[in-house]
Amino acid sequence: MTTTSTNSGRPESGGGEPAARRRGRGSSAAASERREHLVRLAAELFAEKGFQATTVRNIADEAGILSGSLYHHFDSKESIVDEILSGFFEEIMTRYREVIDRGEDPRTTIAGLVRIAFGTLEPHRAAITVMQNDWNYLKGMERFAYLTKSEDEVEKMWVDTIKAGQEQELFRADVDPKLTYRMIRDTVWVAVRWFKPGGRLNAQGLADHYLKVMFDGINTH
Amino acid sequence: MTTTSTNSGRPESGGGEPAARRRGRGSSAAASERREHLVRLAAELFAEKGFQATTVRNIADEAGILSGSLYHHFDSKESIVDEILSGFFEEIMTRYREVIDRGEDPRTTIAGLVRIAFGTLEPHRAAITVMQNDWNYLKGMERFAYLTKSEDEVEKMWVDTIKAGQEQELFRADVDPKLTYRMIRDTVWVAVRWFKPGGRLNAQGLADHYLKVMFDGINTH
Amino acid sequence: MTTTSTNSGRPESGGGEPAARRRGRGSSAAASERREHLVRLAAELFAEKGFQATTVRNIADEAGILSGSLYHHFDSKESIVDEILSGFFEEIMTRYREVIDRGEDPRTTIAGLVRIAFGTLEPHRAAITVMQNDWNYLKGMERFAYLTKSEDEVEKMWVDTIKAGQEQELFRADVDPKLTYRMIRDTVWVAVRWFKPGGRLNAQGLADHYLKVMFDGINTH
Amino acid sequence: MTTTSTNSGRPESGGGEPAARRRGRGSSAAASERREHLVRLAAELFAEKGFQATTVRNIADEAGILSGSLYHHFDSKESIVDEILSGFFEEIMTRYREVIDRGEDPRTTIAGLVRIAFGTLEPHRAAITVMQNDWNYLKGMERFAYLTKSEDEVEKMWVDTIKAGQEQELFRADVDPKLTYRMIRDTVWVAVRWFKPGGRLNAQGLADHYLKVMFDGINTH
DNA sequence: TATGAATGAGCCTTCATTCAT
DNA sequence: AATGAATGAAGGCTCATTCAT
Repeated sequence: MTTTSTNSGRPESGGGEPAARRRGRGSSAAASERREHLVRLAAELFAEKGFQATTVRNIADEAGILSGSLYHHFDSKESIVDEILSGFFEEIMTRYREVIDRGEDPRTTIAGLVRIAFGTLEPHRAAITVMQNDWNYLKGMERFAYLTKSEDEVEKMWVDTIKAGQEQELFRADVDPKLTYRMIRDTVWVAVRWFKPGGRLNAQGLADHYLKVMFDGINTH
Repeated sequence: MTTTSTNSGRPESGGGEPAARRRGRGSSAAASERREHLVRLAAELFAEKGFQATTVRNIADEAGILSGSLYHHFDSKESIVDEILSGFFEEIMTRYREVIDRGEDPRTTIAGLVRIAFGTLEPHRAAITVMQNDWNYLKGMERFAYLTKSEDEVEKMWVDTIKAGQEQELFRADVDPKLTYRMIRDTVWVAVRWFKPGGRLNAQGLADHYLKVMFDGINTH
Repeated sequence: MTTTSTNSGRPESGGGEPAARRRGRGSSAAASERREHLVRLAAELFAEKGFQATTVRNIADEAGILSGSLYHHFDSKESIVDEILSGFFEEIMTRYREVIDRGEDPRTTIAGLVRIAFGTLEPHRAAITVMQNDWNYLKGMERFAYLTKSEDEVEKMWVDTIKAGQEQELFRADVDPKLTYRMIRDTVWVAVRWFKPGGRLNAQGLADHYLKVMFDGINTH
Repeated sequence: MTTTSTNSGRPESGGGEPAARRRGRGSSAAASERREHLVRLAAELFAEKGFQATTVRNIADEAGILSGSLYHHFDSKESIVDEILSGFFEEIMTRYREVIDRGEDPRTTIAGLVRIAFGTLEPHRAAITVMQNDWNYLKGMERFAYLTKSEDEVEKMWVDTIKAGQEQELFRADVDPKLTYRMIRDTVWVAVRWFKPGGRLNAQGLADHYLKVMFDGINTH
């Protein structure tokens, strides 16, 4: 275990690491459950209305408590969103790394990354929505510097894979790797705005459709 | 002249139409210039920090006046953003319609639409950024119902064109027109987040790159 | 108990009924006391300077708190005056109905109504003052539609009694019932402007004097 | 002539006398006409919504000019209402004095005063409405000290007449003169709230009705 | 753990008034 | 006589946060 906080369960303010790494793991199960329940409620609201537009009162109302009571569980509104975002980032990066580490051919790797990305749309809808809507606001705060750092790491994974694909002549040489990465990334995340779980297509259907277009284009050949 | 208000230049409250259509056209050139200058300043700030996070004080400070003085020109913060967005929507829809009305083959038409879209990235950077970041917030207000309406009209243009392309066997039959439209749309607009005029690629370079990928995919064939 | 809000004590917004009926009854005694204290302070100020001319800052200052803190207890300035007015209306209508329901002769009934009206001058000074000074402003707001409705019901009580008195030849047939009611009503309420408790005449002395003039005139006979 | 202003037509700010006495009489007829037109517009609005609730912009809008332009005619919003009120007070006091000076018997004199008072309801509707609704606000300003002074003079006229009537055994000895005056006064002025010119009863009808009740009561005898 | 009361800073907006043109 | 732009003070209200109980 990397971190052991004596002050179990209660987050310290500030800190340069994501909330998830800062959270005590020794806290009582009940407290942790309550906490996670609150995070889930908050996530739902953030996804619906954005981080800034959601008030702590909204969250408290949803939980049936008073807004001040939230501060027993979290030291600020930011720390809630931090928890949501860091959870998301931790998971996606772990999964990205797994794919990369399999060392398959670039086409398969890219397909794997795309599928993972689309796959987070449903379980991490809130985090992605916040990223989409409030990124500008959050990225300015040093607390969330780790977001940018993770982003950079992710970019490197994709760009390297694309470049490898070009070297192996799997991908066309005349597409710009960085540009292509950005377009893929944005296209995936932005889908959170209209993607409704349980609709015509599930997330993997979306991924398949996207891969089809991305690999072969919409033209008939 | 379509509209001549006796009360020209003075903002009227309410109204179900976009701001641009509601504005008096008879106002003196000087007044109009001042107003447009303020709109530009506001747009810049909205793009930088988001609509909600930008205060009227921010805007007034930027203009070197007091916040209350803004209300000589606009009747609310909303009406400023309305002006920004409606200007953008009016232009893009006019230009979209021109391309559609040329009645060229679907491939050419889609290429035209994509080029127009990318072409707005620079002149309408602020409007597009606001759309991206604050859409969720704005779409809830009936004042901005026209945004959704315009969006629907635009979607129809694209989807119809894609379908026509499929019927003429220019586009693959196994891509979903609506899904494809959404992905194109999102990919274009979201580029506003990282697109810097004067960078490596200009907007038309971006468009060309994107068309390449979209039509033929990134695979080598 | 007629109303039991799970959310007791917290002000809900909106609603088409008077504030008193909307208030949670289950709130703790302490909370209710604080709240009523604030209402009394506000009432005093409204009576002194008028509703519009009294700022929430004035009220808060009087209470020794900050203006924003008032919003912990009330959801708007209007809801405070609502509470004041609805309390007054509820009481006076209950008492009017009691007199009417006693079914005595019209002369006794009218005398009873007049005594009740004058009797409210002291305990409900603030509410009556607000009614006098700010009626025009308040009646325009749909929140206060119940004022007009109550007024109509009251008018009916008086007018019916006067008419009954005329039929029994207790009152002259050549006075207009509605006109007479209005004059009585206004004369009573407007007295709030100069009536000082503890002065030469108390409220019941006023009532007696007024009944004397109203019933028999100022002429010697 | 008591006052000769070199700055004809333009009121000086401040001053202990009513506006009417302060106004220059040598001003050009056209200017004076425009000015009076504006006063009439303002009066209408004050009567409708109250003095405080009427903004200078409301007045300017009604006149078809910008709010700042009003300050060419008046040096403040107060000076407009001053003009309205002082006009009313000058007229009513002049007419009251005429009646008093006729030296008729108290019963006739009181009847005359009542008729004059009701007679102002229509031509001075605005002034009376302002008096009713905004008295509390205005009386606190030294500019309007003359209102209180005039009020006192008027009260003396009425009270003296009532007392004379009692000495001549025309009026009952057991009514309080001051109280009776106040009730008459309030009953008349407050009628402005519901009195509609052109309704069932005109102002003189109202006066007659009131005199009937006041002199002989509503009882049958 | 939660409540209830309060803080303090800031928000959007209004409005009487001023003044150069 | 009027415009158009601006001022400056204030107004009602919101919201994240604190803290004694």
